[in-house]
Amino acid sequence: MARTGDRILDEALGQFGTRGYEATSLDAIAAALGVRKQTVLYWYPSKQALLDAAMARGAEELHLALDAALSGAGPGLDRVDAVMRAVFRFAVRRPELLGMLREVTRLGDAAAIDLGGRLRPLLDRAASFLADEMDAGTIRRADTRLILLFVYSAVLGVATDIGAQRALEIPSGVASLARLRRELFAFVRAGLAPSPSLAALRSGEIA
Amino acid sequence: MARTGDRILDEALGQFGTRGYEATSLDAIAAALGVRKQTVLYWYPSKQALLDAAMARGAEELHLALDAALSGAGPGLDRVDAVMRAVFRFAVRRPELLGMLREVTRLGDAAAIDLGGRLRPLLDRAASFLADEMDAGTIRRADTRLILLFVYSAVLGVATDIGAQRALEIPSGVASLARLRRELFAFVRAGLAPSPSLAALRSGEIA
DNA sequence: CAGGATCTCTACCATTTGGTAGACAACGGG
DNA sequence: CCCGTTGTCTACCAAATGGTAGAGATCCTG
Repeated sequence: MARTGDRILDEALGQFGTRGYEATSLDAIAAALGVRKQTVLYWYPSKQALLDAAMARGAEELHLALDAALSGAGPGLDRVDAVMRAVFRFAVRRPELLGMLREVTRLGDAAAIDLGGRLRPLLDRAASFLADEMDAGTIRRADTRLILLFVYSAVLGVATDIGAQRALEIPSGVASLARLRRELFAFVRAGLAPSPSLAALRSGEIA
Repeated sequence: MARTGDRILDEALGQFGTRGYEATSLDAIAAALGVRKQTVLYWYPSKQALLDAAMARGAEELHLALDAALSGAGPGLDRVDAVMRAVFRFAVRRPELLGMLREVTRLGDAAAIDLGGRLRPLLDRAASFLADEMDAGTIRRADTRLILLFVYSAVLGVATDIGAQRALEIPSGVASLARLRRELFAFVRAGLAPSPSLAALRSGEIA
C-alpha cells in the first residue's frame, strides 16, 4: 500500500477518535489531506471499511505496546506497573486511538468489530499471569477476568475521559500528569494487594 | 410542559445513549413515538437544544441518586459502598443515560455542556468527605480529586463498557452481575484502604 | 513505443438531515 | 360565539453525505 493509503488511515484514526465516527465525513478526512473524497474511496471502498481498517490498526498498535510491556518486565506488581505505564504512554502519544477504540466498542456492531478476538491471546496471557501471582501470594485472590476489567476500566477511563478531569478541576500539565500516574499506580497496587498477614508482618516485610 | 415533551426527552435520551448523538436523527426519535419530526422541533427548537435538555435531565437524575446515597449512608467505607451501589443501580436501570453522559463529556463542546458545573456541589461534598476519612485514618491519604477520578473511572467504566466485558468473556446474567459488583467493591475498598500499621495490628483490628 | 496497471480527479446522484413556513384542528375564556 | 393560544401536521428546502461512473494522468513493463 502506497503512502496515500496510510495517510488516509492516520487521518481517519485521528478524526474518528476525536470527533467520533458518525460525526466524521469522508470529505473532512480528504480535505485534511488536500485530496478528493474519491481518493479515499479508492483506498477504502466504503466508510465502514475505513473504520474496520482503523480499528484493526488501533488494535495492532495497542497489541504491540502491551505485548512489549508484558514480555519485558519483571515479576509481580512490577509487571502490572509496566503494563499500566505502557497504556499511559500510549494514551499520551495517541489519545485519539484509545478514544476511538472505546467509542466503537461501546456503540459498534459487536460482530463486525471483534476487538476482543484480536486481543484475546494477550488477555489470556494477562489472566494467567495474574493467576500465577495470586498463587504466589503477590496479589489478592480474585477472579482474574474481573481484575483485568477493573484495572482496564480505571486506567483507560483516566486516560481517555478528559471531560471528567475538567469537571474535577484536575490540572493538565506535564507535572500533574506524572503525579496522576503515580497516584493511579498506587491506587491499583493497593487494590491488588493481598490483605496483609501477620506472618508477613512478623518477618518484617511490612513496616 | 405537556406529556409529549417528556416523552420526546425520554426517547432522545435513550437513542443518544445507545446509538450516539450524531447517529440519531430527529426523524428516528419522532418515528419511535409515532409523531412527526416537526413536533420534536416544536418542543425543542433544535437538535442541540434537545441534547442540552437530555444532558440536563441526565445530570439531574444522577445528582438525585448520588445525593440520596451520599446523605443516607453511614461513615467510612460504608458510604463509599453506598455511592457505588447507587451508581450501579443507576447503571442497571438506565444504562443509556450513563452512556450518553460519558459520550458527550468526551466528545462534546465543553462550554455548552458543563456537566461539571452541575455536579460541582456534589463533587465538593464527596471530596471533603474523603478528606475527613483520611484524617480519621479510614482511607489512605492521597489527593481527594484524584481518588474521586479513579473510583469514578473504575465504576463507570465497568458500568458502561459492555464491549470490554464481552471481550473478556464475562457472563452477563443477574447472578454474575452481583458477583461483579461484590468484587468491584472489594477492589475499590482495597484501593482506598490505608497501608496497615503495626499499631492497628497489635490492637487486633487486623487478623 | 504500446498497452496495461495504478492512482487521482471531475461530474453526478439518491438519500438523509436539520430546519422553515404555514395550514389546520382543538379548546378555553371573554 | 369568536378569537387567541396551543399543539400537531403537510409541504418544502438547502446542504451534506456516502457512493457510482468514468475520464485523464503517470508509470512500469514487454
